[in-house]
Amino acid sequence: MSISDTSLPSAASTDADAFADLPAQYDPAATEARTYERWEQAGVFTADAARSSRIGGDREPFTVLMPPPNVTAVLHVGHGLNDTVQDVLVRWARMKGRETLWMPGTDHAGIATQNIIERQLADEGTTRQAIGREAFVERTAAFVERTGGVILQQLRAIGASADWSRTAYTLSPELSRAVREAFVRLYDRGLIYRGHRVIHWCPRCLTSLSDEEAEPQETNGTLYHISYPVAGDPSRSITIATTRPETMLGDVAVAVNPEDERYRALVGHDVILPILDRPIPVIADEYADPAFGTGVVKITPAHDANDFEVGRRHGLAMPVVIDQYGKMDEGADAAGRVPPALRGVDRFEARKEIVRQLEAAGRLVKKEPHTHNVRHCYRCDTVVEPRLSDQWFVRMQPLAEPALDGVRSGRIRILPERHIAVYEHWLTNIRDWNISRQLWWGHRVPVWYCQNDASHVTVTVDDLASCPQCGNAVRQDEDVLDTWFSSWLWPMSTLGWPNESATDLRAFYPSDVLVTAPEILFFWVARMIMAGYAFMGDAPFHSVYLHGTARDTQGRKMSKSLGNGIDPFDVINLYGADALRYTLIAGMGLGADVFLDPADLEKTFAPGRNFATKLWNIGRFLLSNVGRDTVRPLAQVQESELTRADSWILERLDVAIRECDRAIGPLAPIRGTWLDDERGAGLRLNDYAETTRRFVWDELAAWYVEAIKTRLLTPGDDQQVARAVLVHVFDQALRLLHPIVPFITEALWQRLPGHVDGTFLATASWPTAKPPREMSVPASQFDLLRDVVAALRTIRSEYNIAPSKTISAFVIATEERRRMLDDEFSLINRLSRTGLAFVEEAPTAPGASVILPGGTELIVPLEGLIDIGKECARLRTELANLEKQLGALEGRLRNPGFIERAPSQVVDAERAKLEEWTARREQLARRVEGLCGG
RNA sequence: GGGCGAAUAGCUCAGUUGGUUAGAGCGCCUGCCUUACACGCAGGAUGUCGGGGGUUCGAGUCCCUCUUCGCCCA
Repeated sequence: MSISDTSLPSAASTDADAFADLPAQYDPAATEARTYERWEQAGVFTADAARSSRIGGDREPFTVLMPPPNVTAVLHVGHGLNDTVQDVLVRWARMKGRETLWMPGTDHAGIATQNIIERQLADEGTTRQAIGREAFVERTAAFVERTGGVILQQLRAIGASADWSRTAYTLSPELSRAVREAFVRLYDRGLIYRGHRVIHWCPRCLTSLSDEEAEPQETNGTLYHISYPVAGDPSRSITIATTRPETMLGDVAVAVNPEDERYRALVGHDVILPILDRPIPVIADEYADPAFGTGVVKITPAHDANDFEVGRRHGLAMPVVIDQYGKMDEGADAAGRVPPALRGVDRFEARKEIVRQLEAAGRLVKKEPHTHNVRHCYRCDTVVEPRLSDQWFVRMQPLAEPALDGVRSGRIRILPERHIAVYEHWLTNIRDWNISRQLWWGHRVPVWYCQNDASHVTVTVDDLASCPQCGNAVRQDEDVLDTWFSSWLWPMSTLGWPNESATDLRAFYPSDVLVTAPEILFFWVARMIMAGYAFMGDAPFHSVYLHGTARDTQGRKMSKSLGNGIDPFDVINLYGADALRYTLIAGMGLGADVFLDPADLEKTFAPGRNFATKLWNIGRFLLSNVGRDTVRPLAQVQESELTRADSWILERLDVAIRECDRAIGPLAPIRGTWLDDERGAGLRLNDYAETTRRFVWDELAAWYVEAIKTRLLTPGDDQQVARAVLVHVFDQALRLLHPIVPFITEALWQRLPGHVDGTFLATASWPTAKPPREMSVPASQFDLLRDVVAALRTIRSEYNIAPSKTISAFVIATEERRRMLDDEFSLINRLSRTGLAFVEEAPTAPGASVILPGGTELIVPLEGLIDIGKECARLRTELANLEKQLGALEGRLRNPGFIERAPSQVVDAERAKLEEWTARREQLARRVEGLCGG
């Protein structure tokens, strides 16, 4: 799990051994760490602000902010996925010539980190309270110093090309300054206030949580129906329904809906709270839902956020009956409310006891199973306790407006676009953000209280020694800020904000693409957008890419607690980082989850491993056949010197380049705001991966390399042409692939003939394609050749002709095609072990036949071998299928609606198809007649 | 309870504004150690695009509805 697991023998090796001849087997372990170190030493990941065109440089900047992992985090496959996506984009932009900054860093993770240290203290038999705040913070800082950022080291193993020289940390002095500045500015604008209300409280972490941090979990609970007798008339009672009977000790009223006829007469009367035997009023409030339970709801203002609002509306008392540890106790306004026997009893134990007492008193009317959502602490999973307390809040509505507008106007796009609705819904119904945490690890709230006069409250960026109003001693607020209150500044603070003239800030803000998981759309993304507008007056990025989640084969999210995760290092050690990266990228549709089988790494990562091996072997072939002698640059090769195969692969290369560009790009909106037609474009990394795979494997290796083997072995001018084209195409292919599989492509590229020492594929230029055009004649002729070879192979396979056996085939073709096929006779022979004989008419002897698009017919005489019945059945099936298709096509073309309304090019295409298919039908029918006697 | 989304080959998924005979990887079947590669080569099979209805000359794609599943919010 540590970095040393993957570190390689020495990195201090020289060019001589690093770039020696290719071993027969690709050995990622021998290449990756060394390659990475070379990149770092050469500074290829370091962004140069001076080059940014925003401050007078010659390059457009491209900035990606790494979502900062927790400082205590260890690399898991989720990070692998997230950071691989970013690295692909960043490497691509870098090759595109952008001044590229990938900003890495960690966040201090208030609760998570504090929890770790508290556990350590518990093991030592002490507590943070016992050692005191100062010692605790010192100890935590030392722990972070020692172990923090392991994950950033680990990211190097997956090839992450972040600018480590700028590594940021939310609790660094610089970023802490930004936090204070943000707090003070918002306070001064009236957007931060101290509020007294019911918030989510974690009784284990002993801190408040934001709405987002208190995660609802569906729970099978019980709905208890409890009857409260009417005061002065014990014969009557009113029945309430609750899932939390223990909170009844804090009840101050029962509420009914004002529209609810059943209870209207009781409003204004008192009922007697059982157990405590004290009168509480029946009030009318909209909050009571006549359809839920009995339609009567007990009101416990100090222990339920909704009840708190009801209590406020009706001016009710707010007795606190549960303490910070989740134990029953008499807090504020609660004298006499918690019976001595229940004091100090855990809330869940108390529930049982109270239910028992109610049963004994005959007050429990019924119990029914009830599923409802119970909020749990997102860090420790403890059931959250609503708690009345003083907290700092950010008034969100004014901040939400521009953030909403940023997405609606197209300044920011969110992909997949379906998340936009979720984003808008959250922002339009936004609630104030509780930013204070009762922790010790974090940014302390920059508010000072005068010890002498409680009305002297000072909010300031700089530490305060005495009260500016009266000079008396001051005491800083005890709370720290939510970690997300520092994370939401990340796009600015890491670049130097609040120093607005900071070079990095001017050179790289706003950034470009934010890559993260949809879970933190609210936690982080939306808040960053709000902060960007609030403090910089502009969005922090123009694109938000929300990727899927790594899941196991059962669809469960990979997690430490389930033990179904995959350790990226296991994969790297077995198959290399490139195999990991390729598999993840190829398997990840836009926003789609990635399914991986932790129990079968070999099968799971086979796509990546196989592809890397394939690439390696093409490289081996190239090196052993091309050698390192000078290769003519392609620009010096005349078009007339190219063979059909050369033209074909060069045109396929152009197609591949264009498809890759379209799959990933655009880098940024053309005019700063997304136009409708570009808004959803690009970031289809799986399409990008598939295009490269198809080009390299199905086109370059399967056809081009096979086609030129003889030429490479035959000295002469044409050999030089073949070398030139092969080296060019492979070089370009490596460039296309580099962002996905950086290590193996760099290793191969370094060994290409003509490589200049000290240059890196990582900073080589991204290929550019010629504008799209029709396929040239030579290239389309090569396509025909491929069809011929494929058809011959199919026949051979169907008739079980031994691969080693050379056969011959008759060809009926147009004069032009005949000449071409004659010209390529030896290539076709080599690829299909078949000699072609040109004829005018089909021979009478039995044979298998194929009609190619364009009418070229191949007949393989199979005297003695052929099963005429089988061949006839095959041909008849084909003919029947064709006739069915043809029938539909004719129907379409007979339909006047189609002719009139369909675009003319569609109609023309259908007509051409009709012609082609009709001719094919004739040919097939003739063939059937000849072979099967009609 | 409200909202959003998904359902395409055995599995995991592509399929951009409706327009050839719906694709990829993995898996499966057959034959091959053809001197780059058996992590490979060649060939092959498999889909009433969840059900039903509608719009259209034309629907995997748009609309309605039902079913199942997932996510978010209350």
